[in-house]
Amino acid sequence: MNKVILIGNVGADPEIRRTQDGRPIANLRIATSETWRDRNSGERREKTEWHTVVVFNEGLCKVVEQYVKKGAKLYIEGQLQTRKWQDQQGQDRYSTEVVLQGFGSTLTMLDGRGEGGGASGGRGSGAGGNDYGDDYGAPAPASSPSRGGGSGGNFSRDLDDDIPF
Amino acid sequence: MNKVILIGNVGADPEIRRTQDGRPIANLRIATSETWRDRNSGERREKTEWHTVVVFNEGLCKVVEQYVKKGAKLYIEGQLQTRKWQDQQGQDRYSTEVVLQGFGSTLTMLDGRGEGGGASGGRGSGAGGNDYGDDYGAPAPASSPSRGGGSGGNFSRDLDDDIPF
Amino acid sequence: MNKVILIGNVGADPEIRRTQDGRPIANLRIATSETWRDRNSGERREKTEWHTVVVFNEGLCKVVEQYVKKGAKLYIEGQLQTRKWQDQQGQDRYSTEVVLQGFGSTLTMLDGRGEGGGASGGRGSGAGGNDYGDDYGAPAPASSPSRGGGSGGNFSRDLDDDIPF
Amino acid sequence: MNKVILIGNVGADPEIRRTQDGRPIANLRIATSETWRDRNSGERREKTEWHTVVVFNEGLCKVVEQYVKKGAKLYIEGQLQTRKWQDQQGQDRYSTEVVLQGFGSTLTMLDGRGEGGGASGGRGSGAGGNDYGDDYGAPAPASSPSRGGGSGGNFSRDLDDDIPF
DNA sequence: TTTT
DNA sequence: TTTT
Repeated sequence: MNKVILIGNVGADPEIRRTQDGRPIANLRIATSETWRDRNSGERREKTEWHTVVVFNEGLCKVVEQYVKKGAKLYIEGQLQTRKWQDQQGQDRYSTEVVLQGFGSTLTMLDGRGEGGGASGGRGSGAGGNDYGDDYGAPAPASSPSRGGGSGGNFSRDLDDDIPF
Repeated sequence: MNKVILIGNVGADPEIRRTQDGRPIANLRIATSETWRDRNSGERREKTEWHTVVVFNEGLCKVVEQYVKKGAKLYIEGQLQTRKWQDQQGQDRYSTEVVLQGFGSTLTMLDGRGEGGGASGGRGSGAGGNDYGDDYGAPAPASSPSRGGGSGGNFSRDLDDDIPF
Repeated sequence: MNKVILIGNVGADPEIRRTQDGRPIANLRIATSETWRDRNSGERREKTEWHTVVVFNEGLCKVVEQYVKKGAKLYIEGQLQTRKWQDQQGQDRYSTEVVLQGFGSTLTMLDGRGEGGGASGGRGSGAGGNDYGDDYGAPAPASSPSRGGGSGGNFSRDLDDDIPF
Repeated sequence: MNKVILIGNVGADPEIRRTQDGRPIANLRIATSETWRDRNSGERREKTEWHTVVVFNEGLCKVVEQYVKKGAKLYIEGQLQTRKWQDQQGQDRYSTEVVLQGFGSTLTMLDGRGEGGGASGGRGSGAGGNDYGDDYGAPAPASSPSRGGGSGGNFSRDLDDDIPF
């Protein structure tokens, strides 16, 4: 288990790079902030934390490319990853990033910008990174009749096979 | 581990009850929705799920009482809990709720309503349920010098003892 | 956002049903427990919460079918869903379940049972529900050179298209 | 929202430091690993990610001090934090850590080591970081009668005031 | 560098 | 440097 969940604002328009074979990679800077009140002075104080988010997931990259701009509020779910690199002096350096890459990765816009724009849903919404023109059938139709009810329904979803998360 | 995370909208103004000893308990109905596009018709479809949220945590109840209204967008973190009760025929019935009660429970307003009203932070923001006039010192000042740096700072926080989450 | 995370033990061997078109659906009962010490008596006390988990995701169903037995310790990530049904008196009844169905759903064995059996990983491990004989290339190879380093790598993953989570 | 959830193994015995005023700070290295099967060769492959975890929370530090050893399997919930420091050349360097500091921070042992040792619970278990000799009353006793039942119970918990998470 |  |  290696999961990061962020809700925050994008500090600058995303950078989109492409690999040699044309695959997009998006880089985002996300700010999360917390506020508290000083115990002594009673003043409100704030601390902002900045996160680097790297989106390898192609579908999510498309969402980023089309909809995410500086200032957008995002819900992000990814993994922590530290990569090693060498600086100009040849010294080892490490950078830790929140990586969105397939399994368990999500990006949802929370401020209603973007196409159609809803945001309260986890799975969906127009700009939510989960809606690439696919249909994943009727949502969760039913469950075990043995536990008391349920029609049985049609269970037409095929999430394993054809949904590109 | 028993954790529920919801981001959704409040369906009606919260009900606040009080126990005999005056402790508040808030009940909320929260809608989360997901949208998707029908594979055949290409139409956008939506499914909404409704959740019952019960807030036992006193600080969070105050936030609910003061700031949460019908339509508010909330971030909720709590636990799943099923309680048994008898209906009028004396039959056992079960209700499953998302309970906010201390440890790991959170409620944050995401739409900037309420006092001061920020929302992007996890720990804080005016109406965020984490800001009861307390000060929890300077945020996380530093870390192990042995891993390369850090001033050591003053580590003045006393989160274990005096912060009422 | 509608997410449930559970770590707990399976109360009985899973039930696997099949839909008319042959799709499997697994039902699990999971216990999460918490302990605490009584403030007055100093005694240790415990409370167990039982959850019904319904696995629609076909790949995860296979994992359940092959590896999950009574007593297994599982990590579960799914969505809360309440369905309505009628009891024998024709009254409306509601059951709330944790549904594993595609996006953001996970099931990982935490006790090293099952094929090869690892458990500490988030994405994988032999019986972890994320390992259906696929290769998703080299893991997250690199990131934006503009932020200081990184070879660029080969970015050979194709998680959007061919990984059946 | 700034949350990190890790389940992994401790790479070395924790380091415990103390601030000038005697407050403990624990440093942990945690490995999370994922495995997958190579698409071409069919070989099992593995990637391990290492995380630095800094525990400021005093109660959790005690748990670490007493129970956490090299090899322990832990559940960690904390926040991402990047701190800036200067290396010996005076250059700015950054380190990103998972910080456990009050609100929403958790550490639970998952391998049944430690006093009493359970692990499946989220809130508790003997060595689970949530059990400092406190009583938080009867667990979540009830909910809104208006939604169909529940005795009302005694609501004796006082989580806001006296539980030192 | 964001947002409230 | 862990674990499976």
